[in-house]
Amino acid sequence: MKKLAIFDGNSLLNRAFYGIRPLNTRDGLNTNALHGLANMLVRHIEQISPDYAAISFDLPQPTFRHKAYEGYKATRKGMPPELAEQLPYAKELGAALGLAVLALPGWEADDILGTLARTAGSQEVMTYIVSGDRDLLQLINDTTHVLYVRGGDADEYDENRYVSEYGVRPPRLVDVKALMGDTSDNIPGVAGIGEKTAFKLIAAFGSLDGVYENLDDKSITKSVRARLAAGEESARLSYSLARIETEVPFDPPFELSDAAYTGYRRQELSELLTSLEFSALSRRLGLDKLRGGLASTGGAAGAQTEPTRHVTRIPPEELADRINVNTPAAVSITFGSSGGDQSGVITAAACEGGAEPVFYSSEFLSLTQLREFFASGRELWVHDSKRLVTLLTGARVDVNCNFTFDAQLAGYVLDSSGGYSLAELSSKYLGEAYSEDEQQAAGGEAELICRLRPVMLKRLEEEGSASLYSDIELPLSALLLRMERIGFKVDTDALAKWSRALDELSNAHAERVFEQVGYTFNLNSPKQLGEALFETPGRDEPLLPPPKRGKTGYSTSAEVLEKLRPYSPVIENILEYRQAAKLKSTYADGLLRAADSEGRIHTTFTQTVTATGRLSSIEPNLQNIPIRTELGRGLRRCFIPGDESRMLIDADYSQIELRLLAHIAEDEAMIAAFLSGEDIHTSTASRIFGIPTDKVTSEHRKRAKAVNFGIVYGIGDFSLAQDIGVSRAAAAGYIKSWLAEYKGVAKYMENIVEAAKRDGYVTTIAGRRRYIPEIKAAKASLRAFGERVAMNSPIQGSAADIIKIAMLRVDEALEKAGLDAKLILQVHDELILESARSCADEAANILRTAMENAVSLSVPLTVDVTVGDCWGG
DNA sequence: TTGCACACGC
DNA sequence: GACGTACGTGTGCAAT
Repeated sequence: MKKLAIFDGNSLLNRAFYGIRPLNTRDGLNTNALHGLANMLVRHIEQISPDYAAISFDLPQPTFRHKAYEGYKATRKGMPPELAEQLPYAKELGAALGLAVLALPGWEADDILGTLARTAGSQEVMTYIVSGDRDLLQLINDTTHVLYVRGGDADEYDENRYVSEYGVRPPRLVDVKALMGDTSDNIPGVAGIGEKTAFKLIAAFGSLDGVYENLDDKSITKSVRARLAAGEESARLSYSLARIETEVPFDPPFELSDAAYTGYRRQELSELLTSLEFSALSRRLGLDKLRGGLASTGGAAGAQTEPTRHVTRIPPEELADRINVNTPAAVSITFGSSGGDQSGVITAAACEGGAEPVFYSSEFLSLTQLREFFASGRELWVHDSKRLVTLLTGARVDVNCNFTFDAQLAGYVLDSSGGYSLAELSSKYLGEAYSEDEQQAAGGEAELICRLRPVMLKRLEEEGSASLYSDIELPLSALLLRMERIGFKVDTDALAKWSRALDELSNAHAERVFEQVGYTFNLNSPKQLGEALFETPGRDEPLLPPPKRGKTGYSTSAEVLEKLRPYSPVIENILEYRQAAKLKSTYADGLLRAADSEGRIHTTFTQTVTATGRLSSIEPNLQNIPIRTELGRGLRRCFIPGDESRMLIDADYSQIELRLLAHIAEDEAMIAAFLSGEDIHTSTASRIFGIPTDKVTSEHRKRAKAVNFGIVYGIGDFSLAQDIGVSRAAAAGYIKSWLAEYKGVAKYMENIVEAAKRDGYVTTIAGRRRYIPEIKAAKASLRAFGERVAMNSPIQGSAADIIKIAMLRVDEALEKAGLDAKLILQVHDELILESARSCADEAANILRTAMENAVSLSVPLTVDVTVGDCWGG
């Protein structure tokens, strides 16, 4: 069967424009959308290998839809000029790639796509529509599939997939939209009918007509019936707006042969890519040689030196010698996956740094050869040094090398929103696709690291985050590795006893629950619990008044159960059971499983996961060990020093985020509160409730603390209301009073949101950037989220910067003082040392000093230190 | 294997 | 009418 590929030009261009960071040519032309579009077009042309291919565009003229309904797309803002200037090149690009470029006044790109797909279908040609617009899914049928583009990837939708996801057949999407409307196109729909109801109605009655023919059906509730009746005219209009036309009157009529695909127009494409400065894509398509012949006249692109990509395969035994120990080398290793046999190293590759990198690759290095290479003390450039060293160490290869470039960390510092695999870095910073196949090719990864390095370092320099990368994150990764290796000792006997005690406790509570319910069931299953509590198995009425159902059934969360406490003592038992079961399974048993033969637990810190700059801890997570309840604190006491001669030193920052807020916002009231040393929550309560400090009750303080907490974490009124159990309006009121009291903070919040809108990102005190694309979103809830992120990230992120600096200083100072004390854990605002008893006080002083003086702020940073024989004293 | 509900910390 | 509301990780269930 022959194939037609059609691309939704405007939609793909839009996706690329908002999805890719700004890019431009040397003379200032924005090219980010074009870059994304070019990659998408090339990828899909290669994948589909079509016999016919076209790309369609909208034109500025009004369409039949605007004429039918003056509100059509009325809420759309015009195309930003940064995107508009790229549009003509998009058409050139389409043409150069050999696509038929189609646009027709009075018709949208969608209608052109629909017409082509219908034409192709009637001639037994299979159509693939590539678009980022969900509306196109209505065109799916036997001969038409839609490749729905999200982010970098595309999902192929055929009829089966569509039906299984949406529950109606593709053409019925139009009927659904006729009812629910579409805010982005300003299609009105029927007032009061949302997505849920619309899908339900169309699934039940088959079509819009079906719905109106069966308006009296008893399954339609009175209110929905009234809304449908009132909105019929609007529904019919919406239908005509939402439906994609498949009979666009091309003149002369469109013939499939007009879009016959005969491959790229190489000369034209080469010139265009050169002028857009897409050298990587040009190279990937093999056009650089073509260009080489032309560009010898002195074109700008010719001036760029491309690194040699030649990889020399050498025998394993020569690797260590061939790469000069005195020059840096990029390395990447791959371990065989043959179970526990760590000797199955399959590839190692290296590239020698310097002006003219040389790439070597070797396979099946023996342990001896690996040991020789990694014992050399050479300078290495890698991707994820901590993981590399951990893997090698696990394979009994000691590593004594100086890791001076880590592509993963550089990627995280440049943009903490994710995507640091070599393939992703390649596409972000080199503008090149990098397939799995290429990665497997000899030397590929090391070569890529070599080529990423100068580009990423330059970017770090340009963005003012070079020091964050090289003075904080890079040395920190080495420190974290040492902390992971030392681990945290737990009293395994005590933990095992705990596990048994919790088992008994949870069983006892479970028994009580089953007695009251009247039968036994799996109490760990929210579904079964919901049925037991809120339905009527074996009794006349439910045990409890059923709360509203969620997607999958009744919620049995602590929050819901708490409200039902007065109805039955069973709630108490359920909550107690939950607590004991959680402590047992996640903590007591989970930690026992994780402990090594000496009872030490080695977490893994991940340095590139959070958007704010915080660390995270996995396998196991030692950053969420219970502390809130007494039962939980018992568990914390199972964390102990390595032996009797040693102690734990625990230091945590007091209110570091609020102090930072006071400093960054230069808020006089808050700075004064911290300088006076008074309790910040009491002081806040006094201010926002307008009462003297000595009249502040514990409830006042609790609420003020929750607001402080909410401000620091950037939660909204909704979550604050949930937290303290007041109405949303009351929560909003608290936040308002809070901002009225701390006017400096209020001003800062305004400024930072404005700055984030202007720059697209916010920055911490150490120069860490967080990009916030949401802040420009059309959707209000998303934008509100972006605004809270803008306000909160500099605070949380700066706190993360500070404790990271403190960690490096403590480590250095302990080393310098020659003390037998080492950092073993970080929990966001808390550091823990394991120290010899003999020098514990000295180590504690060093810890306190390093933390308090990590940075200098307009308020003091204070630290609470505890020295003891278990975590938490 | 995956998605969901729930619960723990900061 | 429905959304969707700091972040991150782990466990167990239930559907795939």
